[in-house]
Amino acid sequence: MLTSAVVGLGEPSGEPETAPAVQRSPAPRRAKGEATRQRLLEIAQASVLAKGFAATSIDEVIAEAGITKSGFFYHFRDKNELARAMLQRYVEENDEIFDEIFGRAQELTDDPLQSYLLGLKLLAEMTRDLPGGHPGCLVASICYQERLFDHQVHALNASSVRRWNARFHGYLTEIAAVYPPREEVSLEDLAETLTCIFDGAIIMSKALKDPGQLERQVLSYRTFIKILFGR
Amino acid sequence: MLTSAVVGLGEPSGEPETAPAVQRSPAPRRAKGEATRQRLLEIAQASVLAKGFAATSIDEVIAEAGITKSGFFYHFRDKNELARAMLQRYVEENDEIFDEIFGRAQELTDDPLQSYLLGLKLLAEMTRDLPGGHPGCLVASICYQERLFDHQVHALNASSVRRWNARFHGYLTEIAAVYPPREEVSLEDLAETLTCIFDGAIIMSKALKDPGQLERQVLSYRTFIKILFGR
DNA sequence: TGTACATCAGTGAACGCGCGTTCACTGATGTAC
DNA sequence: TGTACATCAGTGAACGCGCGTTCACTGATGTAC
Repeated sequence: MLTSAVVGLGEPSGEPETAPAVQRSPAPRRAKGEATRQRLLEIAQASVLAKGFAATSIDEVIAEAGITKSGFFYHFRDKNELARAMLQRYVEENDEIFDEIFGRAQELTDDPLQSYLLGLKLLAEMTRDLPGGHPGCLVASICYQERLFDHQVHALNASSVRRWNARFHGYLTEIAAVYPPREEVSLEDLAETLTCIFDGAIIMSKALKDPGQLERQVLSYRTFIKILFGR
Repeated sequence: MLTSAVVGLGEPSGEPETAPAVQRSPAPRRAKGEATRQRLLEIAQASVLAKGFAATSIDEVIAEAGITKSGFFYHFRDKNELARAMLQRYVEENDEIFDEIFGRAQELTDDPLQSYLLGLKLLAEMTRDLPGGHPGCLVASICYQERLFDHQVHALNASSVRRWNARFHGYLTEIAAVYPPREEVSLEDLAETLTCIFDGAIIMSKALKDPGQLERQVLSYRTFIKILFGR
C-alpha cells in the first residue's frame, strides 16, 4: 500500500544470494498462484479498510480478482486465514517502510536529534505523496473489530504496535543521552505519542476527507520534539 | 458511555423550565418507549465498538434487550436509522462532556493557558476513571467502515470532529494572544493534534490492552502545550 | 364515572437473499526415469 | 525424447444458516366527551 510511495528511497536491497540447494525458508511457491494470492490480499485489504472485515464478502473480492469462489478457498482455508495473512503482509510492508525512511535519515547525519527530525520530515513527505490520502491502517481497523478475530491476530497486531513504539523509543533514548529534555518526560510515552498521532491523523483525514492531515500532524509532532530537545 | 465518569462535575444544569403548554421541541415521547429505544442504542453501540456495524446483528441486540425483532423495527425504520441515531446520541453526549470539563477549568482560572492546561488535566483524569478503559470512539469506528453509511451519517461525523477542533482552536487562540509560542506553529494543526492523539490513544489502548494509554497521551500533549507557550 | 376511540409499544410468523463453506472434479505445469 | 505420475491452481454446483425486512395482528395506556 505505502510501498509505492517510497520506491527509490532504499538501495537495491542486497539479498545475499544464498548458496544453491540450501533450503530457502519461505517455501518456493510457484509464481502464478502466489501472484493470485497477493492480488486477493490486496483487494481484500482495500475493502476491509473501507467497509470493515465483516462487510467484506468473498464474493466481492473474487469478482474483482476474476476467479471463482472455490479458487479463493484454494488459497485460504477460511475467511479467518485471510485476515491473518492480510495483517501479516501489512505489518511486514510497514516495517520495511519505516526501515527505509529512518535508515535513510540515519545515513545522512550522525546526530541523533537531527536524524530523528529528518526521519520525521521524510515520513511526513511520504504521506503527502499518497494518491487520494492514506488508505488506512489495518492495525487500527482490527482494533475496532476486535471481537471478530482470534488470539493469533490480536497477538500479531499488538506486536506490530510494540515494534513501532520500540523503534521510536530507541531513537529518543539516543537523543536524550545527548540533549537533556527541557521538561521531564517519559520517553516511552513520547514514543507512543507518535504512533497515536499517526493513527489518529489517519482517522481525521478520513472523517474530514482531508488528505493533508497526516503530513501536518507528523510535522506537529516534529515541532514538539524540536522544542523539547532543541537548543 | 463517558457520562458516568463526569457525574458531579457540572452544576445541576439550569434547564429553564419553559412556559407550560408551549411546544416542547424534542417531541414528548412517552417514557416506556423512549427507555427501550435508549437501551437498544446503548447495547448496539457497545457491539459496534467491539465488532463493527456490519457484524452487529439485530438478533443479538434484541436478545440482550429482551424484546422481539418486530419491536426493534417499531423503534427504527431500518438498520441505517439505528446508525444515525446512535451517532447522534454519541456526539451529543460527547459534546456535553467536553463542555463540562473545559467549562469547569475556565471557572477555576482566568488565565487562558492555565485554564487549557487544567482542562487537559481534568480530561486525562476522566479517562483514568473509565472502568476497563475507554470503550472506543464511534466517530473513529465509522471512519473505518465509511462505505457502510450514507451521506447524512458522514456529515454528522465530520461536523462532530470539526466541533472538537474548533473548541481547542478557540482556547489556543486565546492563549497565543497572551503567550507568544516559542516556535512558529499553526494553531489549527495544534488543535487537531489533540483530537488525533485522543483517537490514536484509544486505538493503542485497544491494541495493547492498556487502559492507561489515554491518560498518558493526553498528558503528553499537555507537556507539548506547556513548553510551547510556557514561561 | 363510563364509554369509544386513538395511539403506543410491542408480538409472531414468514420471506427471500447472500453469505461462508464443502465436495467432486479438471486442465496445465513440473518432475522422475 | 517420451511416458507416467504428482502437484498446482483452479472450476461448478450445491448446502444450509443467519440476516434484514415485512405484515397482520394485539394488549396496555391515554384522551375526548
